[in-house]
Amino acid sequence: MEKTITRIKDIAQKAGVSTGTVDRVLHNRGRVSEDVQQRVLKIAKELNYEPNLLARALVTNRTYTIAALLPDPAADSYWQAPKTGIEKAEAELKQYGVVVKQFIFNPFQASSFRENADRLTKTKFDGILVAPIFYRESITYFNIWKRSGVPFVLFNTHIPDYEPLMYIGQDSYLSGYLAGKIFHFGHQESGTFLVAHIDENMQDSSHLIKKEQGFVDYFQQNTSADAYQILHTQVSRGTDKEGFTAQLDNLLADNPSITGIFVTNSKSYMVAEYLQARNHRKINLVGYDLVEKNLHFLNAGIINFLINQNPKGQGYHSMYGLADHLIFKKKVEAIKYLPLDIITKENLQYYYG
Amino acid sequence: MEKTITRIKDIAQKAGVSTGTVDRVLHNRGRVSEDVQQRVLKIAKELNYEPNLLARALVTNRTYTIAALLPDPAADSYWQAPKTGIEKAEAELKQYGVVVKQFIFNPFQASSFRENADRLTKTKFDGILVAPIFYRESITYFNIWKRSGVPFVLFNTHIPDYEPLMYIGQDSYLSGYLAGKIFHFGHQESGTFLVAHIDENMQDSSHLIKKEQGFVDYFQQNTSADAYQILHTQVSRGTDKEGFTAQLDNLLADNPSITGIFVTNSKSYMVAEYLQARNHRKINLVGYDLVEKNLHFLNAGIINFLINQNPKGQGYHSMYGLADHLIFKKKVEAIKYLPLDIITKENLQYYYG
DNA sequence: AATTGCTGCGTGTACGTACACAACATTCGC
DNA sequence: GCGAATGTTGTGTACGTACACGCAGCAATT
Repeated sequence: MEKTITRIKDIAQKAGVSTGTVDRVLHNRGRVSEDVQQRVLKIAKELNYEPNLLARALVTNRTYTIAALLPDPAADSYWQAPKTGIEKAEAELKQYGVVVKQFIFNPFQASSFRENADRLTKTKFDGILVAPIFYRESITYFNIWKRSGVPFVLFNTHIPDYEPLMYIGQDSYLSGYLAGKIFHFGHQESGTFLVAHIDENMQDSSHLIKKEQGFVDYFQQNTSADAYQILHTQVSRGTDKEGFTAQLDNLLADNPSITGIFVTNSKSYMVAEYLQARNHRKINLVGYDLVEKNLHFLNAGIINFLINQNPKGQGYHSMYGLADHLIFKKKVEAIKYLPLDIITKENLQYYYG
Repeated sequence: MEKTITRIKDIAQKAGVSTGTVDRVLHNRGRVSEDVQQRVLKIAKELNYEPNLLARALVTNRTYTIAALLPDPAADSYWQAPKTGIEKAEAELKQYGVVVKQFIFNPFQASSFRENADRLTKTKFDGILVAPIFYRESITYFNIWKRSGVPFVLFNTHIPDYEPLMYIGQDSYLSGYLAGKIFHFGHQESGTFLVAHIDENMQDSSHLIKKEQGFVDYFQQNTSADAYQILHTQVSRGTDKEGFTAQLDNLLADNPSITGIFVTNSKSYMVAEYLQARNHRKINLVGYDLVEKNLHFLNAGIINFLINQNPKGQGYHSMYGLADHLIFKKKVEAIKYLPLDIITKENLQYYYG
């Protein structure tokens, strides 16, 4: 049966018109009489016409220039992965005329974000990819881009209400909830856990709060009230190593019952260093992200689990979201969460690299 | 700079020959003088020529017929996922002229495998996808296919030494090792664990043995000798429910210290049913695969973790492996293991569906 | 009556590649 | 020396689509 793929030519033949007319109908560019239009559409539906994307991409020979506004991996190695994902997608989409221009900003300076966003906005791009880690600054540009009709995709950090084409990233609350599950499984009777926010720029704080909320809610919803105790601490950026050590020393001295530490960002290696130095073998450690330093302590057995939300995939899928919209005219989903992967020393090899 | 993609035409112009000549050189079909050949190759390299796959796929208008030999999901719902993955890839690759013919065999009857493989072998296919769960029977056909030069891809079960184009699937040993890690984390001081092989056809037994081996090795390598005890049991196919219950009753009566059960295949829901009926709340349960019945007990909290090796992805990537080889002439890697995902109730939503 | 403008539609060409065929040059056999 | 065989290269067409252009036919304007 339907082994034959229908082409514009087939529709034209069956409708008794030329391919040009069919083309005009399918692209809604008018200059076709009502009855012919109806006839062509009907036949197209009957024959189940689907345009040949190859041929289309071949003939619409234009280039799509996409701007990627993302933080500097040199400042925080977490951002290496999304960058790699973007570049992988770029290589694959080169075929279709996609060119990416990267704008790299310093994730610790809002001014750097603004500068790069300004530079970006000067040129007219076909699409924009952005990690909007500075909330206030971002929405200014969202409004500009929206007015000029340029589709933009957010990744890593979600800022709704400004109609981005899509958001790709993580569900912070649920990842905290998942961390709760992991600790609960590791300590099935009772436990005291420390939620640690470490060395973070303030922009990500809403992420971290959601993670902690998820963590706390897990125990509230799944355990009896008094079996588990959850503490929390914050080490602000700029604290030196001695200060950091002292702070943890105090915390553990005051709370000798602590059996697990949940680090809400990619800095769990700092706690791991401490635990190793102090030889605290019994304290479990769960953190985020497959950055080099974390992997070292994961393999050493100091970090038990890392939660990972495929940052490389975030970059990769963001690019494809734009491409699906711009080139392939597919409908894209407004929100795409990537899987919350649970990484251990044992299954790390599948996720890294 | 290099914003211009180089075409055959560009090479031809620069070399002072026609596009036909360049084409002959690039495709090694002779009838070109030595000096012209060298010149063209040199220029192609200089200009960093890469063929336009779209144009190529457009012009080589042939259809690729691929045979998929896989077990019947109706007999074992595990096989639904690979089938879905294959069909998803088929839909995407239809553009490029890929047509898939499925041959569904009964996973409990080697004769059914043979019948379908015979039917398959009668027709000449461009590529073959097979889940070779019957070892002895499979290698007969491997030899036939190899002689006739048809590339074949294995998934789910690896049988080396017969030069398949690639293998896609799981690393059984490591997944057992990973299960060991999970139980160890759940019982950090000591524990008694039961490895249960349930209701399985013999063909998969090598898989199950590797999983158990990995599990045992984990504790040998990571814990002191006497803290952990590992038992094992086997329930053969055909045992009725009462027999199953009785067998577990006896086991738990003889070994009241059992704190965890590791089910080496997708049948962990059977143990879950038992644990629920007997109200054994304290026994942890880890199994495999996101089949419907398992999900029910995962959500109910009876099954703690499921290990999943993306069976849908196995089907999907197998198809793409063949397509990359046949259509896009890419080099494909001989072995592709898919990630060992750790699934809990909390992150299930990202992996299922 | 001649012109312009508009509507409805067909034709032609281009995208980059593959391949059949034609065309030409060279060599060889007799 | 001529025809045939062989070797080397150019030309043309096709794949399916998009779009510029052109051409009729008719109505409205000059």
